[in-house]
Amino acid sequence: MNNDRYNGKESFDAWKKEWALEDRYNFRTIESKWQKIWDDNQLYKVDIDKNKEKFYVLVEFPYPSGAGLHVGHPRSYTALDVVARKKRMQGFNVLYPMGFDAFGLPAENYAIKTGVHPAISTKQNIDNFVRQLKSLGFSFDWNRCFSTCDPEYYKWTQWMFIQLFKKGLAYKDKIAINWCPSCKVGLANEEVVNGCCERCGAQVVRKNKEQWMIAITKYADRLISDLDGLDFIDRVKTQQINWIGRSDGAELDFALYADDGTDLNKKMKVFTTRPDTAFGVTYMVMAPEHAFVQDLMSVFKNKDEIKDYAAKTAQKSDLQRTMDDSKSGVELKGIKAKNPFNGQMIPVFISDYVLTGYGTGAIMAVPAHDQRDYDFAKLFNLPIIQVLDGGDISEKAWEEDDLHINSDFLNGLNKEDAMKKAIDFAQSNGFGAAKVNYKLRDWVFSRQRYWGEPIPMVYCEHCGWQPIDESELPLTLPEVPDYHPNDEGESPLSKAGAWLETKCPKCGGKARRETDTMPNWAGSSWYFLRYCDPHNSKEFASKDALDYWMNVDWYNGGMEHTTLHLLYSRFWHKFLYDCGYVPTKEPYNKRTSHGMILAANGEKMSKSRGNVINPDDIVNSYGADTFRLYEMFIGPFDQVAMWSEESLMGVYRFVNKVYSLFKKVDAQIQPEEKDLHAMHKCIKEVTERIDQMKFNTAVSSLMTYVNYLSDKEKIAVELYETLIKLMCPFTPHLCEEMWARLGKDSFAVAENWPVFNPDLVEDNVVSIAVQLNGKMRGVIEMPKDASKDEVEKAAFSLENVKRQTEGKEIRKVIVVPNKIVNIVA
RNA sequence: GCAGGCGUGGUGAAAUUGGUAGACACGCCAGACUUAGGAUCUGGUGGCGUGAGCUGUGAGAGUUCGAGUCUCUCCGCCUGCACCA
Repeated sequence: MNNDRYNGKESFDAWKKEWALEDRYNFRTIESKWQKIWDDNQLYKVDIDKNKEKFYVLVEFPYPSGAGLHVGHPRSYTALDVVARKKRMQGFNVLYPMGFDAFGLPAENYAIKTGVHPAISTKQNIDNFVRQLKSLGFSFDWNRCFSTCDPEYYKWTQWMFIQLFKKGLAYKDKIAINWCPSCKVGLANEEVVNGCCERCGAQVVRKNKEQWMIAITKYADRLISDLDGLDFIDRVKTQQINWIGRSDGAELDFALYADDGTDLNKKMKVFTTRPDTAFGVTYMVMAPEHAFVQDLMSVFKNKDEIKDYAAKTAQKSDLQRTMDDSKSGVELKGIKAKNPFNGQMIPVFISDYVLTGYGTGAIMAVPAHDQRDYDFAKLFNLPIIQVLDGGDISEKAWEEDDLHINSDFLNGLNKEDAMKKAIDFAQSNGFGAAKVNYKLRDWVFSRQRYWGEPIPMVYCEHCGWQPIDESELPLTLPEVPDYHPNDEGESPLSKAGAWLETKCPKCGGKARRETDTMPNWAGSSWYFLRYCDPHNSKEFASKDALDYWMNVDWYNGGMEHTTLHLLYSRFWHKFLYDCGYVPTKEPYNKRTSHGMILAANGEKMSKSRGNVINPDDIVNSYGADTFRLYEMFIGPFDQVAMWSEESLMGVYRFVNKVYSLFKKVDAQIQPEEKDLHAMHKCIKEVTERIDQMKFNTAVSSLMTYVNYLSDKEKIAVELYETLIKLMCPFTPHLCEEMWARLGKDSFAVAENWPVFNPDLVEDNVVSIAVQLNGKMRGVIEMPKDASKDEVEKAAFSLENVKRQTEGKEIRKVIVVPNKIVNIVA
């Protein structure tokens, strides 16, 4: 063991003399000393060890912003550091890695403003983050750290994109994107705030652009059904299920005819979840953007009105379209649709309440049983036919279920049977079939940005889009003269000159590189796999490493990532699984989520409000251990919490108390039975509460135990040693120091986690509450497991009980062993 | 509107899942001590009442020997999605 441990003194004894004199807890010297020693001894470095059970603990890696660490980051990192440290002490081989999600807009905006290359500012920010994270004493294995913007990393992100393309899951499509006419740039949904550009405030419009898309919808069903076996907190599961939005129904064809009866040879396809209500259809609606509106224009008698309405709708932003729930629309005069169930000819409308992106962009309207259709029907004086019994449709639509009426062969059937029969009827007559629809859309994967992974594709006049040869990976970002998009809103890479020109990998002819880059979510979709084998240059990770480390056993992160990162990475993982590159079909066994930390007044912390707490200041004033412990004590882990410097002080006092308690430790004495009871109770509670992520009450248990110990004149060594081990995951520096002062030459952080003895957890005297008619009247002390008779006798001997039951008839006495007596009089 | 969650002292919150409501802290009050410190230590602290006691977990009802916990109705707050056919 090296002499550093004793502050340069030759022996433990010499060192002991020195600290025996100091009275105050000097966290500054203690914390930096132990951080260095742990680092020198590579204490948190892990390797595959097949003799040990592994445990993979993961927190979402941060975006290294220029503002540095926020007090919210350590909440998640400390919590899982506690979990990781405890698991390590329990004998698991623990992987707890950290890295950086380093591509992104802020660095690019900073580059536009200052001309500093994003790679340079990002590197500086990462260095600052690493310094801050190290100052908090997290047990990350820093040997495994990487950034998504490292070419050795994004080489594999690009490689995976090529695999997606080869399997037909990556494709180019012309879709409407958010476009800022002032910045001349495509915006991600997150960059649109209230329908306006986040940066310049201009109204965002829709613009059609060719974009790379990823067919995540092909995995929609599996993304729902595979949630079943996973230990995710419920709100994460339900949010993902709602976001994917599966609905079961049918697709039906309604043939279109001109007013004079000529068949227009167009089938209007609609999606409905209620094909059984088809006899209540009184009109049809298409989205104004529907292709038929253009195709049939020559047939319409009110062309101008139709064109007008379509143009007005196109101008409306999504927000305006959803905010305004009053109905509007235009009838397509000159055509009718034929209801295939009853042969009736019904009018067709366009209206903006039908969306082009969902289902088929056209609906059959059943105004009696859908409020939106009802409102529309009232506006245009359309007939309303009730086909479900039981409701009153004079004021509003009847949206409950009941038996069918006015429905020919469906009359008298319930929903389930009618659905089946209606779909059978459609199928056997060739105008429809059962169909599943999802709200989930395919993933827009193109960004017109510089600071992202170049998409490794080239366009050849003859061969179309081709992936570059895998031997050319990574395709590194070229230098560009400036980071603005060009006037057409193309990515800054379109200015990369010679870089753009290349050869077609298929025919060898002239080809041009894709200039769009990938979104942030690309690099974060598989980073947990890279941690398993971060320095591998031949594969993204070896099979051996993946077999050993996967799955992630516990993944904690923000709720805001539930429908983006969490869903994307599950999809990405399933794709790799289908290709045989990863051993499991789901990446994360357990997912939890932490609450936000707000400023003292309940507002969000932000630069503009000037209420940001800098973790550096807290570490300097109170030390990392106090900071860590406070964040665990602040409140229930999954709920929002408000920062309070006063509560932080309370925790600081507690940490000092543990430090000074050491003076009472006496090697000469043995623990008494009630001491052991307190100790084992503490072991039980802390152990269980960490597993249940009730970190706040785990800390309370430690405080209760410390209060117990500080009432004693002298403390047996075993009692204090156990305290130090139990606190070690929370306040590792202090505990390592006290461990050394106990004369140990092992590391506290490498000690075995204490195990409680169930026999010693319960005291052998219990206090039993005595109730009279359910009201508390007193407490009796009884030996544990005393008989009912004894307890009853003791209860009746209470003065209180005697007085208040005098002259009354005792009807019943309920005795719950070791808990309560209730006398009913 | 839909989905999920929440409502307990002056404050942050506990409550072994139906069994002594307010653990553990913060704050406050009273006292002790002093190397006057971001001190420390002792006691008290839900409300009303001098007291025995009464009362108390958003409101109201119900089930139960017993409800913060279970059931129903209502009120308020938070988060996500939102004309999804």
